[in-house]
Amino acid sequence: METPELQFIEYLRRTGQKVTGARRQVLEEVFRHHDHFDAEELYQRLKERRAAVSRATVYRTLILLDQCGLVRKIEIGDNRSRYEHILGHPHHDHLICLSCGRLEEFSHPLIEEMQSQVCQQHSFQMLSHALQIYGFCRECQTVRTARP
Amino acid sequence: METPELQFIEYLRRTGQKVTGARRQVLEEVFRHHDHFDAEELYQRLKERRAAVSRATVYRTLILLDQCGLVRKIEIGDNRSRYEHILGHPHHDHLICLSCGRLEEFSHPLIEEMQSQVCQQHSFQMLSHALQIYGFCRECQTVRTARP
DNA sequence: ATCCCTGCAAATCGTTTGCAAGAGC
DNA sequence: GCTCTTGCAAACGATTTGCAGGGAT
Repeated sequence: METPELQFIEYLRRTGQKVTGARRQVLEEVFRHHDHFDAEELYQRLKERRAAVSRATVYRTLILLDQCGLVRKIEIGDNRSRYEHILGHPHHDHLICLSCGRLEEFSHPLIEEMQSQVCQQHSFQMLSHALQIYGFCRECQTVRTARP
Repeated sequence: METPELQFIEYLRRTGQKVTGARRQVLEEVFRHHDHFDAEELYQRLKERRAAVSRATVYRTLILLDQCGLVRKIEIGDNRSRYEHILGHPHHDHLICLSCGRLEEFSHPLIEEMQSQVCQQHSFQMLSHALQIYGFCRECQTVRTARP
């Protein structure tokens, strides 16, 4: 089994790009936690660890990690990209709480299966998919104040 | 059966807001076509028709139309909001072509049903949901050039 | 030695907002 | 007449980019 690091290095070599310190540090930080983050959060985490990586490089590296399949970009509807790493993290979708903003994960094989059906019917070649369910999580159902 | 116009007027009255010319014109333009658009496109269409509505008002009115359930906001992953009107347009999801950018619609009642199941299991109170499938449409499957 | 990569700051893009003038009730 | 709305332009937040210097192969 390939580690994320090897997979990234292999990808960079294959596409004529370089394995640099900054890229290693971003990769390491991305795989340090199992949660959802945005570019700014990742940048701040790196800063706290005194990793000398600029915001621009964080953005640039996230694009690479997305392209080589180590990271998945998520859009939850506020025009701000979130990311999550993929290894050891099988495909899943998200319940998004409109009150507290929490992302809860779920997966449902039958839904996936039906998506394939739909694609067949439409002669559509699926590469990926994303399903978001918006509403109130267990904790927020008593205090129903959706934030806009 | 209520027309979009009546529904909008009723919503504005109920919430202490005013029925203005600009709002009428935006509403009219939104329901003139059955397709997906972003704020800028809508603004340009209004301009072509010599409707004196500013960009700011377009944005502000789209928020109202979304809130009162006449319009649905769609995020397809490029950090830019698209919209579609809802009346005469039952709930559906989208196949998004990564090559030509076209949005194809589909709906699958069983998928919806299973989503409800998932929510029940998670004690999650669903308000809405969105499912996007990314890939290549029939036409673009021969020329496979995904745009980034 | 040759490219590629980086940080920085400026540019960009979509969207939101403060304010003074204008329109609906 | 009071209040809500509008247009404008400036502000904003996330992301991208041009460039000159530094690093990887």
